[in-house]
Amino acid sequence: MKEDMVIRALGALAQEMRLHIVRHLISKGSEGASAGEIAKVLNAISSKTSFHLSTLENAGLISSQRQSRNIIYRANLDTLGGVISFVLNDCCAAHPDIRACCELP
Amino acid sequence: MKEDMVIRALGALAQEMRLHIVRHLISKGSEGASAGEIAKVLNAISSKTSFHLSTLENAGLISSQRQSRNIIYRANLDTLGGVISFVLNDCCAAHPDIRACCELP
DNA sequence: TTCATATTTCAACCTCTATTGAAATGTTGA
DNA sequence: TCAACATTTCAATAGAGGTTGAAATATGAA
Repeated sequence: MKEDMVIRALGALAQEMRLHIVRHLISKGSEGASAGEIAKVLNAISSKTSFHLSTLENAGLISSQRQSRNIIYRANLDTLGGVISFVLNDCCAAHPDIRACCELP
Repeated sequence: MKEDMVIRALGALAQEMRLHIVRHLISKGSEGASAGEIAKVLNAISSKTSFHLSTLENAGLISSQRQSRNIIYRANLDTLGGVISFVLNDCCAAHPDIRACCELP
């Protein structure tokens, strides 16, 4: 993954509503969620939601697909994995102490 | 790790020079590097370097310690690990496919 | 003390980001 | 076709972030 893509993705994640959108979409899996559902769950107006969705999509973190009246969004697991891997393994040189922080109980 | 701290750290990492500073400081380990050395390595003027160093320090990603005339900066491994772990395990719900991208068990 | 070095702070400037409400676009069903 | 619904786009505004050069602060050495 290229550095400028990582930087754009990190910038996209560095915002409360967008982080919540990603978390919600991850939890929805391949089913995804419509813009309207996301707006309702996160208690936001439609234009705000649309703005943040397009920021995430431009960063490659989510994808969209129209389904009749709705537009369904899904998380891009490969991009998310690529970003995390870049920070952990490239930028942090896979430092053992940092990797240890990511252990699961 | 609290979400607003994660968001601040992600925002701090989402910038070319700051990402390079973190990478350099990780590579220097406990020895760290002075502001001047960092500026030289990254080919940047002092005020710009200082601005980005303080952004990283405010985000908790690095620490500073004066050593005679120089100020030595070091990466905070625990914060870096906490941020990566938050995105990976909390936000992404420790999704197996995403963990696999990072070659984590 | 005085000078040189290392670093930060400041002010000015410009660009980018976030939020809002209104208007426009696309889609379905009566 | 027309009305409703879902979503995006637009314009306006306010605020945050990045860069620069000059000035201020802190430290060590002659």
